[in-house]
Amino acid sequence: MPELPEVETIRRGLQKAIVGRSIAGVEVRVPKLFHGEKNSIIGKKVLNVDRRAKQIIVNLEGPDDLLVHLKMTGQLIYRELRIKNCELRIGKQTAGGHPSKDWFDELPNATTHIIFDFSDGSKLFFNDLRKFGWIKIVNSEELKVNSDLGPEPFSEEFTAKKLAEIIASKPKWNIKKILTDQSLISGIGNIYADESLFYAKILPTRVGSMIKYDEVLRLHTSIIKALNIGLKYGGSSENTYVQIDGSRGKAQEHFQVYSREGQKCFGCDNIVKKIRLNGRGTHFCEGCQK
DNA sequence: CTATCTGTTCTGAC
DNA sequence: TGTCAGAACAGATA
Repeated sequence: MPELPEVETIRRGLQKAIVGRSIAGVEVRVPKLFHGEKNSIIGKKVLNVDRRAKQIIVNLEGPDDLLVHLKMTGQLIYRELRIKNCELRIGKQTAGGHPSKDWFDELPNATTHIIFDFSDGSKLFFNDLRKFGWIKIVNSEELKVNSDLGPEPFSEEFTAKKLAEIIASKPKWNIKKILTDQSLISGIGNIYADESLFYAKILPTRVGSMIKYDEVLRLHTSIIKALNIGLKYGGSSENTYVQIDGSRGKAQEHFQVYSREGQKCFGCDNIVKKIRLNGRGTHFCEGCQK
């Protein structure tokens, strides 16, 4: 699912959309995806929206917060009053009758499993095709304590020196596994690991102990670069990811290697290769990455 | 039709 | 406590 840039894009959207609004009701259509007593958050106002790794934290009045994990195919889509939904439908039809991939026809749809109603009539839809994602009611204090998560790539804590320590702690792991392990670094998933390693000119199969310090420096810069590109274009929508207004991100148009198997590398004359590493599709260029 | 893919992460077997 | 297949689930693609 969404990785850091996608989740952060959603967070920013939610921050603008729902802060200050009060939860008037929660409709749970698929109980296994919602953990907690929903009545305990009814009437509560949204104070803030945070992100930790690939999770979204909806900070509420009172002791409880909402924790959301979108996993592979989760979506959070916010809609204002129904009149606006009608306008969207009309707009799509007058556009020529072709269903635009940028907008959902109607909400809720078959993948909508949880719906939050706000007191002003607006709604937040939690959709998830594969039902891997979930929403939990969590105590804010407990949330701060029990995190097995590594540093955030955009935090001051995440220095090149810190990255070197992380890599040194797993000398036998391949570098891609190190990058995607959430307990070591937060927020990097399959796409941005491949992209970061391309920018850093490091093969994903290289083992921690074999990464030289100047490569660590490059990798540090490259992680930030890859994630920033994702953020700049509103996340990548190769699959089901959408922003909170239902529109798709455009970061996939800027990928260097991810999903570019068989195509020419942008940096040399080689063809982008794809292998299976740590059980995941892994893309790289043998010409550029060593 | 069958096999294999997919942005995640947890569990259980060795 | 390392590694890996498999699981959770629903498609799309070749």
